Amino acid sequence: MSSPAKRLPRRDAAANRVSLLAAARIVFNLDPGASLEAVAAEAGLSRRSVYGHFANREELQLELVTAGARRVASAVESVTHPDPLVRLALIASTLWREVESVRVMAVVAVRGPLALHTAAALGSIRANVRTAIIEGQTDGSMRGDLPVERLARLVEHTALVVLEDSTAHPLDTREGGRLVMLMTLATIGLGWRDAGEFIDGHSELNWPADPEAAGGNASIEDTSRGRG
Amino acid sequence: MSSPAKRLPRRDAAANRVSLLAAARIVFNLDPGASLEAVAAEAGLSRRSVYGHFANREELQLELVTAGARRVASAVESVTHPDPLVRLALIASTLWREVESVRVMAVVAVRGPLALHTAAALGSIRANVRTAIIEGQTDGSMRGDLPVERLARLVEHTALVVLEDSTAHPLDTREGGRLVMLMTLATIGLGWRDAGEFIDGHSELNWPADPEAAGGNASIEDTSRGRG
DNA sequence: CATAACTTGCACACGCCTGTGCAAATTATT
DNA sequence: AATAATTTGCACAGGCGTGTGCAAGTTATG
Repeated sequence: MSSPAKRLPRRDAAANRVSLLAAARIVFNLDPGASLEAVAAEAGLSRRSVYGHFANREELQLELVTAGARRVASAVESVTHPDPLVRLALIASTLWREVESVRVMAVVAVRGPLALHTAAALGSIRANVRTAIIEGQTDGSMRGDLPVERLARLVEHTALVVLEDSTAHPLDTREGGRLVMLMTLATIGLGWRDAGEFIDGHSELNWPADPEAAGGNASIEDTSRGRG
Repeated sequence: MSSPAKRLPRRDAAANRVSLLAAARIVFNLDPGASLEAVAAEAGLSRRSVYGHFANREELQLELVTAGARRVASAVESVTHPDPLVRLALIASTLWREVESVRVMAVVAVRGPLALHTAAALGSIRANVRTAIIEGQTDGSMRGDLPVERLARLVEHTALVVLEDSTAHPLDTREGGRLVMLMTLATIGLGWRDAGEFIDGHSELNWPADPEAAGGNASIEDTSRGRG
């Protein structure tokens, strides 16, 4: 093979590619319609160089979304637990850990040809939620006044609401995880005390395994307000 | 003042103006970035004629949003009830009746200079929700594990979730109103049975005063699924 | 250090949207 | 029927975004 001295691709190029994806994650999260100029700027590169890594705008977004989708889907798929209530809570808190990916998918996918890809990824999650709900309704642990379909959508949206709200008004990892679970359980039909006790009563749901979190505490954030 | 025969403005012009606003409501609800061409088409007019009624794109959206804001704000402000739980439920169901306006505001206001106007309108509603929550937390009828601010936002978002979901998957007026109330009560801390009974137990909350709705029914939609 | 790999800046063509002017056609009103 | 009020179509300037070509730079790498 007398190929005239081929050289390996430069390592910083790959790094820049990553920078671009990271920048896209940030920028498109704020505004899905943002220009490539904005993305490039965020990455500290020129608009022109974007086209050295991605054929066009759509391919960049596609890469971004599919990567996130893979992450989220695989994380959720690994959730298994006999009790559907616990399972749902686990799915919720899993999503919490993947917020960034989830938000990107949600924001970018609204309209356009990306909807297909995201829908596919989300489909996997939806299936899990759906079956958990069916089991829960059957054994009476979840509300029976709404059909599965609607309840599943409400659960999904409720989780997203917490996720969104937490980006505008930050929560640390443990607080956030707990809040998503609390809201999911609320949507599914539990009263707030039941929900709190349910979470506290299941070690699987106290995943942070915090050093100084020995005692079960009832309030997420300091309410600074006595409660009867 | 010998004005040389002035004529009154034509009546169809005013009608067209209304058509344009109606069209804008529909089009911008699907896509806030839609072109005036699209709006005009929806109204059955030419793009050019839009400028005969509105100075520019922004003024059209502004008019649209402020009109909706007025509607919603005044409707919500008229809600008064000693029990904060009932008050919250009433606000929720009031919003339900104003879905269209609410959605327009939400969709158009995302970014851009309109955010100010919508924020102002929504501020009035937020105040009502906030004080209801404070009262509720104080008398122990609402969950005490979250600070007012966050809980208020969650309530707000939860209502919007139901509103959104109902447009994709329709509910009739009564079902929708009940569902928003149910979800609001769930967010505020009630278990699903408590929430259902609470609504059934308060005539103020069964506002449709339906002819043949004599008996209190527990399920919103037919779940076609026995529940324990 | 030589050089291939990458980045950059500039140019351009293109598309889509806004906002405006103006003459011609319509249409409600008197 | 006369005529003022509207609408329309077309043209134009301008803005902003994409995607591409190319020459000139910079930088990693062998």
